[in-house]
Amino acid sequence: MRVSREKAAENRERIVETAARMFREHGFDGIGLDAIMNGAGLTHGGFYGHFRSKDDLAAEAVTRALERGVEKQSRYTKLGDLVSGYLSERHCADRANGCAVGALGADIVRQGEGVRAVLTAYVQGQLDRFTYLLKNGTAASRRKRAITTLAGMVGALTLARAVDDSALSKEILAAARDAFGGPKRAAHGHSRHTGTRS
Amino acid sequence: MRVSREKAAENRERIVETAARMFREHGFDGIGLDAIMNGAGLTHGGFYGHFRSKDDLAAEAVTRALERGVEKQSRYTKLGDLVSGYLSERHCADRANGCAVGALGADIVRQGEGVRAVLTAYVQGQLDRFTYLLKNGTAASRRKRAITTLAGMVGALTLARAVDDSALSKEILAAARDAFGGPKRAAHGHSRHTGTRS
DNA sequence: TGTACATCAGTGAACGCGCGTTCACTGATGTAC
DNA sequence: TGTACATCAGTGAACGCGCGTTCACTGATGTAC
Repeated sequence: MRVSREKAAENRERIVETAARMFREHGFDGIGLDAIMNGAGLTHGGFYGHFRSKDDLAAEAVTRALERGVEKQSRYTKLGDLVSGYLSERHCADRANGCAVGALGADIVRQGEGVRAVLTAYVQGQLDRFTYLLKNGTAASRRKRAITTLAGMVGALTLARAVDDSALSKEILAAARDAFGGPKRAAHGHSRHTGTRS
Repeated sequence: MRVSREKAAENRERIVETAARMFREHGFDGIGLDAIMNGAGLTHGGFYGHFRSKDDLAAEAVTRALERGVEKQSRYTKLGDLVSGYLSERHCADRANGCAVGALGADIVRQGEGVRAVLTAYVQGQLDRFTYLLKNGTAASRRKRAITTLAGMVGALTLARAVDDSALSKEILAAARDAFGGPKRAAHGHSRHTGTRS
């Protein structure tokens, strides 16, 4: 059942895309190649025609997931809006299509070189972008705020998801949105200020 | 090979303790009952005399890990010191004995009721404690800072571990220590105020 | 206190299952003439 | 443009392995007298 080269490339694409979703939903160890291939509309035997191993696919899938994340973020010109979107209940509920760091978090350190290298480059890129989007302060202080903002986003999303109590979950998201989305540095230009701390 | 009731209780204890370490190190799916039982100096067959399932053990192990975390934290009277300890390179490097939320993070949402219930209660407790330790502001603003501080801690630890570049890892920890440990609100002393951002 | 027996914590073999991976095969695609 | 053959993407059975779980067994512990 040979398939045209074009179709084969599409299939490969679909496998990566499916894996990117399924890994985020179930974790690296929580989903098998069989299920991923079926999800992509293929049978598992063809897998090794496209990838060298599950680890290999994991690295490609994480790359893809992070790229998709960057695409979504590129719509935002204000960091506050980006943060609000990230910390929305919608993102919190949709693990499969959301941030790979939030969805895979602590598992990343247990993955192979490929996944970790991709992730590291992504974090560097995010910090650069955040630093660029931040308006006030010296370069060093903006860089530091970029780090704490990214950390706050990932941590708040992780906690909001882990917790088994939807009121608490919403409270965490709202508090983090308020603090990291910009207490004074207004995402929406208007009101949204009122010092967080102090 | 029956064993005294006392010894049996000790064995059970050791299984939970071993599991608490191994789950944090390898993830829930990354370690088997066989390895855990061996780690506790027993054979795997005896497992079901102590627990109903692996899920059951996971819930107990997470409970234990979180309790240990609370014990360690109870030494601190200042939130800034607590945060600095949490965001130390030592904690970052020692996943097996550190914070269970940081070590298991995104996997918690994929676990059974038991694990999630324990985790939720723990987060509530942490927020109460942080709120109590914070000095300035209204009850509501302290609660919000408690949330962002906890989120920042978890996120920074997750990122610092995930990243494959030790300079970046240290930078993340240092920046988060500075911001969440108290920028001016000195872990090491006095003058704990002055808004963070601006 | 000592003996006889029931209890039961721990052992190790076994089970069934799902996983990652391999492989012989198939039949449509791509290519050489 | 048409024919003949080589290529190779995808299939589905098979492999070995490790996992969670079960179970018959063992022998020290606990208990009844």
